[in-house]
Amino acid sequence: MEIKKATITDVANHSKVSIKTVSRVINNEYGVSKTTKNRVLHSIKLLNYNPNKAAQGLRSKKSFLIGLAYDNPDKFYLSDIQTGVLEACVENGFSVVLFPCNYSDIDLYLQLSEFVKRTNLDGLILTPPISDMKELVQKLKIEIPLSIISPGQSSTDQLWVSSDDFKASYDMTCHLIKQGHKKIGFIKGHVDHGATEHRLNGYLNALKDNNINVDKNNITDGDFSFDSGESAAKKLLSNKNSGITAIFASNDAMAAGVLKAAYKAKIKIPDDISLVGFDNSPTASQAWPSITTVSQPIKEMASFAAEILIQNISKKSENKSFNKIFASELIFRESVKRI
Amino acid sequence: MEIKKATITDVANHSKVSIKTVSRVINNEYGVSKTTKNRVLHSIKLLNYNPNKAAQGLRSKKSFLIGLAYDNPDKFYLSDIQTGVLEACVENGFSVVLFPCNYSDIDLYLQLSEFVKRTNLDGLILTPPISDMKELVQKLKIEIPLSIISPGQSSTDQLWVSSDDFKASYDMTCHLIKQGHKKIGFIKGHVDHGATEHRLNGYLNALKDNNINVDKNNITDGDFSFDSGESAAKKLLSNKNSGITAIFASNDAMAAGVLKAAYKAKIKIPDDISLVGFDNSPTASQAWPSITTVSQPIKEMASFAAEILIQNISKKSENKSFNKIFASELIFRESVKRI
DNA sequence: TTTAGAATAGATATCGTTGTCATTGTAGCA
DNA sequence: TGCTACAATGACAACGATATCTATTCTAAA
Repeated sequence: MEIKKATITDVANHSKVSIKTVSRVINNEYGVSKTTKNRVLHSIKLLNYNPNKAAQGLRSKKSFLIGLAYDNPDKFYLSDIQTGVLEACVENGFSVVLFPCNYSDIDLYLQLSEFVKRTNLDGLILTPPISDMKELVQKLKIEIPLSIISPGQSSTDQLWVSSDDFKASYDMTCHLIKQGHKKIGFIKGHVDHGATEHRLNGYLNALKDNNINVDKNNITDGDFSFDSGESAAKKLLSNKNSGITAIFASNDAMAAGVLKAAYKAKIKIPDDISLVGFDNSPTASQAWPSITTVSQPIKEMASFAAEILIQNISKKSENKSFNKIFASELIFRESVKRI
Repeated sequence: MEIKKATITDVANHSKVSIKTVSRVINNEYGVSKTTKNRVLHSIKLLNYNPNKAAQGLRSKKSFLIGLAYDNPDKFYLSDIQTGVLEACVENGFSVVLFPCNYSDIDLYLQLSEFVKRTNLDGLILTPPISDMKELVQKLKIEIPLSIISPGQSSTDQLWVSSDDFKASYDMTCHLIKQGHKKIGFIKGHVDHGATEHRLNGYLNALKDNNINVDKNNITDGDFSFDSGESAAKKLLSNKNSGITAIFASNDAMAAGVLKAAYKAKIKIPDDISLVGFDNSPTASQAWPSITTVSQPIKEMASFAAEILIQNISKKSENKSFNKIFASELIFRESVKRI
């Protein structure tokens, strides 16, 4: 009943070469003539041969597994990350092992370290906010090749990818200013996320470069959650003296929260107050009015992060540093009004 | 620099037994005295030994990998599924390999079959709408142990878990009727999802059992997407003669679409029209007004699906059929008004 | 005592691949 | 012609576990 899978020996016999030569063909090594290579490839196809990962791994001390550690409540973000990482991994014959965790756990390093050992990972990808934990990253990189997505501060001797949060935030603020807004409320993200500071700084610098004074009362705390956006908006909107004509929420979930708060307070968006978000999540396009926001190529970033990690693992090259910053894009929708 | 990992031989030497005995301890086999077992366990802990999965897999012909195939745009649903499956797998020393796909691809069976072979999976979990594809399931189950989440029609000779969509939908409709609603609009889900029919039937039967005539004009098509909910609502709401006082959307995303359509048409929810959804996604709780909906234990279902699959793989028992139906719960919120 | 049989432990082959090193074949050159 | 260099190929060990089979020890019944 069982269909026996072809092994490297079967392929070797079929194409009348040694198993070592077949191995060379599989791994694209040098030292195989074109004729032989073609014959072997033909046999492989004919016998529907797939190398046994366990055997490969056992011998070559690789597991062909990449870990993906995350603690991010944003399912849309995570989905993009996963998809991107998967694409790059599948293409290179690697599998992805998920590791959901709590970044606030005191023993997170131990958990990760244990996970790495138990699963025998070849590499590990860290996402925010874990990527912002400098100490943890330093300790982990000794044990296993890391690739870091959006690290809080970028060091040069690592693999990482990032988006230009500062510039995007700066540009978005300038956009609001160009639309005539001078008093712009700002809702900050989670204090432990590196992006929070970058986005705030972009906003602050844009104001400064346009000679607009910063009113600290117009800057409120948030934590990237819908609820935090709602309560931050409540606070901003209740201050009638502030005179704000626009609100910049550090992400779309909070922007949606602002929408709810405004609705309850009978404030019309964008007629009374303009609103912008960040992330270009489905939330932003499905809200009413739809929300002007910043789009980042999350999937591409994740894919690239996986790609450079795999390169690093596979090659003997000691190129431990490689990185790239991805450009963002402003998405203009209905939530901003020119005044 | 490299820290050499302990092998089974190291443990055997350390505890003065043969490697076979260590193997017995690791795999909880019979034939090891308590004293020996404790000594071995002590050595394992001391040496921080982890069995090499590749070696285990190579010898025992297992990969300790479970595949998770999905094609569902609902990120919240997917996230729950993943988390549930992961929990059960990690607990049993298995890893999860994701396989996103397009259920409408003609060669989906081939893709899956190739994936199973290439990855050397021990088992595969199918989620809707793939789980609704009867032929595909029949063919795949010959090649690999399957566990099916929410199959369209449940066969007895398989592993599957399901929720009681029919009953939940029936109960929700009865709830609306008890609140005084008689003319209730219904928005169907995607035609290829098994749940679509179950949810519709629950609605229809509830009407029937309460002696309410079904008006086919009040039943519209949808596909579980936000946009389809919006356009279905537009259609329902534009028909002034229908006299509907409530809308039952087959999922929360579509219910949110209804909310948007109502807002645009200046129809107030729940004052003018009541609204209920299905799935209890964050969308439903964050919308304004918050949406009454049905909560299903997706995570638990997924976890159970993985659990029975692993049992089936691990045991020699030929128990190829095992299944469970999970109960749903109505979540009452602001979107329904008594009339 | 003796001995059958269970409980326990060990020796060794084996899984399917890659790593190491040896061998063969052939072209280039003095 | 004879030698070298290098490309192409192969033989065999090794990776770290489990499976199979065998050997020893212990227990209880005859």
